[in-house]
Amino acid sequence: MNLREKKAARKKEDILRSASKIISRRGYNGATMENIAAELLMTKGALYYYFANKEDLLYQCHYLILSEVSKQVGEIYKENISSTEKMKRAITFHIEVVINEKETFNMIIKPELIFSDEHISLILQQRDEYASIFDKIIQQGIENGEFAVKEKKMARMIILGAVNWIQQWYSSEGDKNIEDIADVYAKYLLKILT
Amino acid sequence: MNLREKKAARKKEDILRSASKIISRRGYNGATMENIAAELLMTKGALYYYFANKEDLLYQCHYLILSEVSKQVGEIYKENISSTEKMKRAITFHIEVVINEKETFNMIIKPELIFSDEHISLILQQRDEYASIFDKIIQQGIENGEFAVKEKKMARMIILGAVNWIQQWYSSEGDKNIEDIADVYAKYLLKILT
Amino acid sequence: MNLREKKAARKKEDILRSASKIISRRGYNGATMENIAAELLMTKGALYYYFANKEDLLYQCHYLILSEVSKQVGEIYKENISSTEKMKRAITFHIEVVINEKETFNMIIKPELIFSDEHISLILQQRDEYASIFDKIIQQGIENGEFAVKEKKMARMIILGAVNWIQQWYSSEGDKNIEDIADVYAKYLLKILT
Amino acid sequence: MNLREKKAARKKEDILRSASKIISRRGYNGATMENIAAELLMTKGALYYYFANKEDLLYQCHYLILSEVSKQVGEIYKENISSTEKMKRAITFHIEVVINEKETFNMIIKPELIFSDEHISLILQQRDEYASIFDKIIQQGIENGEFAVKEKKMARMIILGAVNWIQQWYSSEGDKNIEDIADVYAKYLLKILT
DNA sequence: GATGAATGAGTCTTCATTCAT
DNA sequence: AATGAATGAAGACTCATTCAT
Repeated sequence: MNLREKKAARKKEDILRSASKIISRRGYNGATMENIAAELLMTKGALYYYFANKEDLLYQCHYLILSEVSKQVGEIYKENISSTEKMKRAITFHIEVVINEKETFNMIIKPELIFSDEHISLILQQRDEYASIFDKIIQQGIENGEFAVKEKKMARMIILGAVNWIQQWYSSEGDKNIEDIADVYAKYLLKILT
Repeated sequence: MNLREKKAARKKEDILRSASKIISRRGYNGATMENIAAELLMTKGALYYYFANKEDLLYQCHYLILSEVSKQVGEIYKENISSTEKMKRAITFHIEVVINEKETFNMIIKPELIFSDEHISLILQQRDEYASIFDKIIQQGIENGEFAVKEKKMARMIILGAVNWIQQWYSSEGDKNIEDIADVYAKYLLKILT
Repeated sequence: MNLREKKAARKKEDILRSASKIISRRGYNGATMENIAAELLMTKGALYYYFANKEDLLYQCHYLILSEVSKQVGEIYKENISSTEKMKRAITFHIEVVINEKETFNMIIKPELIFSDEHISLILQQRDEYASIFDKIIQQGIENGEFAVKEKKMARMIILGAVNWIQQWYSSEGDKNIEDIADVYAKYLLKILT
Repeated sequence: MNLREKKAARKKEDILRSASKIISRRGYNGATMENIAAELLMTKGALYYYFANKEDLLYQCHYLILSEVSKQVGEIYKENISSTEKMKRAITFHIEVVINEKETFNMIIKPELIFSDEHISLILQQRDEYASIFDKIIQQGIENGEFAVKEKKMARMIILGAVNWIQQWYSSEGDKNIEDIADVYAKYLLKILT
């Protein structure tokens, strides 16, 4: 990648981050290409230089964020700590992302309404990859005796579901900070696994 | 209410049920008044005879379904059974609704994007009322020694969050039937309370 | 006309008076058949029993009011008083109507925008008849030496124009009562004729 | 203002002039954005590129024309001629505008039916400014002994009312040219002031 | 690379009108 | 005579997308 390409890549990422914000604030339909461009002090037309169309822009938003998140949870998995501790950290990390990158997580909720078939399958696959890291943590915990669940997948879905739901109520519940929430959630959700 | 009014009320309900289906299938923005009318073999104009505008139609969808659900969970609360059993039944019932009335539950996810301020507060209030029934079951269970949680509200949010999330994956996971899912979820989520 | 017909005729007149009010308040396009019906505690459908369509209703409004006005100015003309006095009274009466029946006079301003060709010619004819009474007063005044104008028609148009324009500003100029306005207008406008 | 901006400004003015024509021909409600666009060989969408909405377009029509007219009558006021001559010229000019720019003058008749409150007050203010120039001419004439009226404002309203009314009948009265009409009107209306 | 301008399909909404009862 | 219900055509407005410059 030469300098020019690097510059373009950075610009693209800037756009994706801004787009995420606006989409989360106004929803997919509420966020117009105009809005997104304005936030970046660009014109609509310029967006089309970098992205083929709105869906493409959206898809790349999704991809960027979920990639980063997957990478980080993958690293938690590789650490040399107990499975309980891994799960606790993964839950905590996930909650932080759900709340702070709320933006993009909204897009994840109903991809069928937004994306076309080709994108959908890519998205679901990427999502599975992310979830599978949690599965691996659980599997490892079972093997070393820390956890004891039969329906592993379902337990994982309960955990992620509970945790994804936080964004539904978080903003309005001003008295708790993220750390406290994460502690309580981890405490209760770990009960499920034991 | 005379015959004519009864007929009109039934018609309104018919419309609301059909509207729910389409909205869940296509999302709020994807569902046009045209679509909804077509599904009912009506014309757009007729829809506007019964509802002031799209938001009004949507709000009444939401209200109808959540009312019914609240009533039923309220009845579970009043039954003469253990708190554990109550919570198990409430979870099971809720899961059934989430899956079968998936339609309307989608509307609940991001009401700010759809409804205007007056409706929003009504919606949130109605939602709180529903959630409070779960709170009462938990409270009762604590008082009679069946449950032992400190952060009651958060426990309830974990439960409802986990359970609401089911709709995200249910359709694609064809091998489990609702009953089985509900059993497993109830089993694991009750662990949180004890 | 038997009793039934009489009753219907009275009802029709009631409708016309109410319609006038609403039309003047909201304009021709702003006044919906619904509005008009509501003011009369009727339903839209009932209006169509009495009038073929909106234009018909409007036309009959116009006809009713202008007939009454013509009749009254015609009577002033026949009185046994000086032409100056006649014109003064005619102007005063006209101003009163313009302000008090403002309602219907608005409809007169731009009939082409409202009525179809058949109605238009009837309306213009009726209007001409009204104006011709003023012409006759002027003619008489010239013949008996009270007035001295060459361009009689144009003088009449100046008078009626000045006077019709009152409705444009009347409501906002709260400090003058109709009588005072009429006096001043008559004083100045009579100067034109002498 | 650079070249591009100048071009855009000219385009906007073009649009306003065309819009005026159509509005006067078909009335505010009769003139659709589609019509206006078609007249300009544009699409509806393009219109919305230049104006926020229909009311905005209308308001700017009004503003443009009334500004120009005010400026010109203001210049008549400043000329070094007798008050009688000034009033004669002002009346003549006003009549020319009423007839030739008939288009826009119609919009002035019932602004309440068209404009929202913010615009209304701006419009009334601009109108007052225009009328006040006539007031100043009258005042000056009184001071230098040419005119002798007590109710100055009302005299001004008679003059402008008479003159505005011309558009009601002008088109149908084909045998007089504007100049002749203006002469007669000026002659008679000046009688009011002396 | 970027912009201003334009397009056109689509969406909500309104309303005069009709008609069975 | 009157009503509730329904229709359908029309209109304002939005927005993703395109393209010449």
